[in-house]
Amino acid sequence: MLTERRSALLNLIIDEYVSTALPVGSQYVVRKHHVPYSPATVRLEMARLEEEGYIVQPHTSAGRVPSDKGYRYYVESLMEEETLGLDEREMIRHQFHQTERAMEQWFQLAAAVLAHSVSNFAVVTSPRSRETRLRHVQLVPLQEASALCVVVLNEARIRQQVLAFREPIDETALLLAAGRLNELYAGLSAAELPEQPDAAPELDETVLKAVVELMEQESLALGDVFRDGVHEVLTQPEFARSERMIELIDVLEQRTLSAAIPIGQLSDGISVVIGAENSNEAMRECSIVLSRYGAEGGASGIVGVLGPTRMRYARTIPTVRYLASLLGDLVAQI
Amino acid sequence: MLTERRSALLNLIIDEYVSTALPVGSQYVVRKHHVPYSPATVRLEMARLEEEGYIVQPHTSAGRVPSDKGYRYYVESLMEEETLGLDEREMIRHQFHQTERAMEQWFQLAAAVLAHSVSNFAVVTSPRSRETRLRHVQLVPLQEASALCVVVLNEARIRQQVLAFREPIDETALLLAAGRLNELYAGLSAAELPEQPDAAPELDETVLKAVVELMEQESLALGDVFRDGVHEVLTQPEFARSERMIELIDVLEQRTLSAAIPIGQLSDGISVVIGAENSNEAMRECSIVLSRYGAEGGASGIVGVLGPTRMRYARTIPTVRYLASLLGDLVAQI
DNA sequence: ATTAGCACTCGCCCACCGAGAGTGCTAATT
DNA sequence: AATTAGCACTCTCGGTGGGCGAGTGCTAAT
Repeated sequence: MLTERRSALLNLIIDEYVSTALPVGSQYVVRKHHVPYSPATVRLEMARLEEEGYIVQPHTSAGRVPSDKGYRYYVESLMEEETLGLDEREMIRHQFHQTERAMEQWFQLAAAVLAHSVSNFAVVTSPRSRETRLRHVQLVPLQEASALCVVVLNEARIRQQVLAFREPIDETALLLAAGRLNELYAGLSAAELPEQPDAAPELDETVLKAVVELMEQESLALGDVFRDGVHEVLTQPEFARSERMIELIDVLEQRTLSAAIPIGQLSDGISVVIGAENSNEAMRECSIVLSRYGAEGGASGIVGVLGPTRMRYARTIPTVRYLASLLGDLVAQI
Repeated sequence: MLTERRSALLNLIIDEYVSTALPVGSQYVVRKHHVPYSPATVRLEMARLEEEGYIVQPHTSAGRVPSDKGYRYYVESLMEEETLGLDEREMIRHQFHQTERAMEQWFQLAAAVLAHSVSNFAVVTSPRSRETRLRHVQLVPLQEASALCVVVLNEARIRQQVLAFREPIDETALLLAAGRLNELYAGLSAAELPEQPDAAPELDETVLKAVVELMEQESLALGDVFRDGVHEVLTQPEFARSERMIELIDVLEQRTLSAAIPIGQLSDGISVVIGAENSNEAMRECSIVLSRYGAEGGASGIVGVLGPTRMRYARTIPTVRYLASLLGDLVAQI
């Protein structure tokens, strides 16, 4: 689709622009990369590349900057993924082994490592499967007439809720109720739970209602979201102007990032969304690299990077891939 | 300490500056507030106020701006706290009643309401007491040789950890182990737990170690931190320059806000920390209004607001106070 | 004690200018 | 036909300089 020379040139332009953030001009490219042509020739080629939409000029008499289309072509055809050094992988792996085995910490660590490694914002969600099943209910007395209802779901998810009763209820009653409910309903999904408990002391009804509520809530939700790297992404020069910065922060701060991240059309491998391909208005100048992780058909989460379109795709993509596989392995142990 | 007229003038200057963010000049103050003196007199008084350090000039021939000392004096002697309208209180109260009784949501809601109500950044932490006691251990089987260890602590705190065993362990063994541990150790604090279980199957030892680890971790930690209002605070004009903004965000993003928030010297009522009184370098231009909430001697959390020194103290302080009492009531029910 | 009057100080805005980088086009060269 | 040297042109960026306006401090009069 693009002549070889033009491809090579586009490659150079992108590499250059990604690392300097400055529009790249013909003379500069020639001098720096020992291209065997004169600036004039390069200019000619650049004009063509611009006509075809791969690069743009911010203004007349400035150098060229890659367009979304340019990056897209780069990611799909030009880029040679960097290979992560063995030492680098080892270092990352090592950090995971050093950590306590509290899952939350894994995800948080993954986000931190990723953000640091690619100097951009990183998101990791805890794994979720489509289905939510009850594993265990536990009732822990709090005060005379209240208890904590702890619900353990499949994939080690835990939700809790405070229950307030109309009258004092003693510990054994709670224990028995929990026993009954576990006996009857363990392994079922929210949809399969009855609205009324089969044998129906009032207590069981209250608890069941709470369980159903928590499970329904749960099956709607995505995994918990872990983030890191706000600082990294904000110090990128594209966000020097503060309005831009605020726009971006608004996106990053959202409780769920679902508005920003196209979870629906997530294919199997790595997905890359570039610039205006984003549905979200505020992210017109950002790219996302993300991947699913976890067992086929089982629980899966997301690991991704968000940064300006001027991003080191060749490094970011393999890094995301590596972390996805790492998390996949860790989660498989559960 | 300050003549009445000077106090009144300082009051005017602060009100004016807080609402406009513009240095306030003598003529302006006279015209707008119908002060029964001429600009010249006001200038004289302003000069005195400046000598005494209550206000400063950003540069010659600019109006005056309150100094930290000025705000301090205002907060302590001048300010008349606004009273929250009954309707406003009701609206806030109402939102809490509408919410599910999952505690996390209370705290998140509190932060959101507060941030919105005072147009600044708000923090709420879940309540913690000094002591951490074991209420209940639960072992939920995951795979053949792994289980989820769910630990319920006092005040409805829950922590979990994945346990990996060397060999398959069946469900009843887990149940029995949990029973033994609960029998022996429920009600104890981390320090009181033995390093080796008294009767010591290997399983019990593994679990006990995990429990101790979680509890020790827990007793160091503050409550979970809930935040809201990054957007509000960033759109304040003092953060228009993006470096300032980044500095602030770095503070706000920290996992624990402990660096920013002086939890140690927290007195009983509302604490106000103004500008350079902050130990944190990056917060030289920010103020914090915060309060403890919760039972006397029991578990307590923090509710606070962070914004530029130019803050509506007269509104912020009663709002923080109100939310603290509200959360106190809610938590007391647990 | 207050105030009118006045000279003075700065920050802000805007217009202007020159330097520099980069372009497109044309004509000459390979 | 492809490449390149040469050149005129364009546009951004940084610095300069003046005018405006808001605000001040001081002095002398009330």
